[in-house]
Amino acid sequence: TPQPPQDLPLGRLQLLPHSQLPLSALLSQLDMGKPCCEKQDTNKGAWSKLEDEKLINHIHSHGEGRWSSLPKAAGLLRCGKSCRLRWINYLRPNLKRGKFTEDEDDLIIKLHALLGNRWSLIAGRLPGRTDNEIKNYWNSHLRKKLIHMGVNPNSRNAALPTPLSIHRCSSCALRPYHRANSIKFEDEASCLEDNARVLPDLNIDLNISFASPPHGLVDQKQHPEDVEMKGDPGAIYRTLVLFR
DNA sequence: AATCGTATCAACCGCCGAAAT
DNA sequence: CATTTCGGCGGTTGATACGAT
Repeated sequence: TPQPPQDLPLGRLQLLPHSQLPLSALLSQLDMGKPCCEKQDTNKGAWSKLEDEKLINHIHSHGEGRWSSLPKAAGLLRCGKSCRLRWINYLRPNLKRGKFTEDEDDLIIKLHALLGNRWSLIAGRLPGRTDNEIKNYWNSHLRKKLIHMGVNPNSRNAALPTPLSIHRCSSCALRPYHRANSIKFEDEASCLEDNARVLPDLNIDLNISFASPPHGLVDQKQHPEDVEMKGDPGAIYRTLVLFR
């Protein structure tokens, strides 16, 4: 991958001659009372090494949060949202980069079957992975993988063995358009735990193998009905405490 | 070597709900 | 109570890498 520029890039929009700018971009460059991201002196596009350093240094000394005021305080010409995204997805410590393992694939598929496109919730169960990363991975790899296996990746519970009659509560995680934040996540997790009681085999279903069999599970799951929740009987599995 | 099509993924956009005013 | 601001989310875009021809 190419190295980012060492100094602050001008940003994509600013590199274009004005005659080529879309109207919205021209208006934004005039700073006509637009939200932070569209203001005149705000960089867009890839982050430079210097910007990364400024962001990291600021968060190390002041902690996370207060994103809207962070850019000014850190000397960054970015909007708060952009800073937050950069930190969450790429700069914060303990991020696991690199290829997804077969076990992670399996877990994502199972969680997606249960939760749908709720990437932040799914990411919450994959340490070191971000919602953006999982979302990208799903769209570029796992969707195709499921299609190839004859499973409809869009249908909720597609990878579950039997139709789930999910028990719902008013603040439940499984309410389709309920947005999750970190606090709600705990509530949702407890709701899911309730669901696990309704569905006693739920924890059995959501296993991740730490001693992955060579060449993985995928080849063993050529048919939709094989996209099952039980682990390979021969493998050593450890149940992830998913909803606790 | 050049061109084209496809895949990947970092970053942006727009929306929503909660908190603040 | 109404409005504004902020943080967080999922969807989408577009630059780049990569492979096939």
